[in-house]
Amino acid sequence: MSTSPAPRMTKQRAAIMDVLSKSEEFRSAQAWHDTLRHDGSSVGLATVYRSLQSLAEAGQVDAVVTDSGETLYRRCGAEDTHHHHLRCRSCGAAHDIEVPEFERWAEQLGVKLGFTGIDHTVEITGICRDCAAQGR
Amino acid sequence: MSTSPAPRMTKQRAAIMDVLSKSEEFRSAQAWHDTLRHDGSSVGLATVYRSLQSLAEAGQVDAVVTDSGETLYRRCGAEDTHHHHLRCRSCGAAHDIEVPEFERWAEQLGVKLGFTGIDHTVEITGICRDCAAQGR
DNA sequence: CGCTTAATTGACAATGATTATCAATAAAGC
DNA sequence: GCTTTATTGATAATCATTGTCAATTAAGCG
Ligand SMILES: [Zn+2]
Ligand SMILES: [Zn+2]
Ligand SMILES: [Zn+2]
Ligand SMILES: [Zn+2]
Repeated sequence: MSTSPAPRMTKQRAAIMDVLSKSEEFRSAQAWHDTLRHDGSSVGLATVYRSLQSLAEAGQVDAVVTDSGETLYRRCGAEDTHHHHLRCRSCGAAHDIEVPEFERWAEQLGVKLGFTGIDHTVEITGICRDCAAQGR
Repeated sequence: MSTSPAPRMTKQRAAIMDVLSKSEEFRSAQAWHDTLRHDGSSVGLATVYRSLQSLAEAGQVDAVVTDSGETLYRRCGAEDTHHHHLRCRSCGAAHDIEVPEFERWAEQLGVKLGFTGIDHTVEITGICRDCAAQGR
């Protein structure tokens, strides 16, 4: 296997990783970009998209695709560990969750039905207590 | 509760429901539109989008959002029954599956963590035997 | 340190799926 | 048939995301 070269540590990438570390919420690339701008950084939108994508591929951040097709990112709580989420549809707050039994079951079912390269998506969403309290 | 009026049976809607009934595969609105055109129908693309959406809301067809954010539709095999899918990422062929244990577990977990309006997404994907055989 | 080189950036154009418009058409019900 | 009103379709508009490409700059080296 060819180990891809470690990405350069630019001030943009640093700013992005920094802002990510300050929130537990799932937010879109555009939302993160807005925050970075408000914080004084002048990172370009394309750079934010590119960085979030590479960080997600590297497993440094979690990424989920909403029903509307938008991709949301957040700092990965349990790095290196395969997991899923219980996420608030309103504010993006999320809990990391694990479903080991399901993982095994899915893999076996796939194989049984003749499928290879099995993958899966498991996401639970709802409205968190805070958002519910505020009628959000 | 106000029962929404039954949709009118137009020749376009009939054509769409008809073409849907001829395949078990998950396909995009545009793909279904192409097929309809090839079959001689002159349905408009917007109409295909609108019809598939309303059919999905009515539970008449299944809809899934891919990792790239594209929405795929297919005739609902088990109408009225809540279920999920094992889908081929290459050709769209799919099996309906059920995961009752997971359903209960997810609901309980959400409640335990203070979430309301709990919903979930569970999709298993892979490459089916046929596609694998053809190196697709 | 300088210097070289290839990765990264950012402003902006381009894409691609989906949605909105709105005048024309055609189900439904009487 | 006639009226009412949902539906259609051609097309413009959105919106998130990706591509372009010249300018910048992190890294590695001497
Ligand atoms: Zn919330
Ligand atoms: Zn998993
Ligand atoms: Zn297949
Ligand atoms: Zn379910």
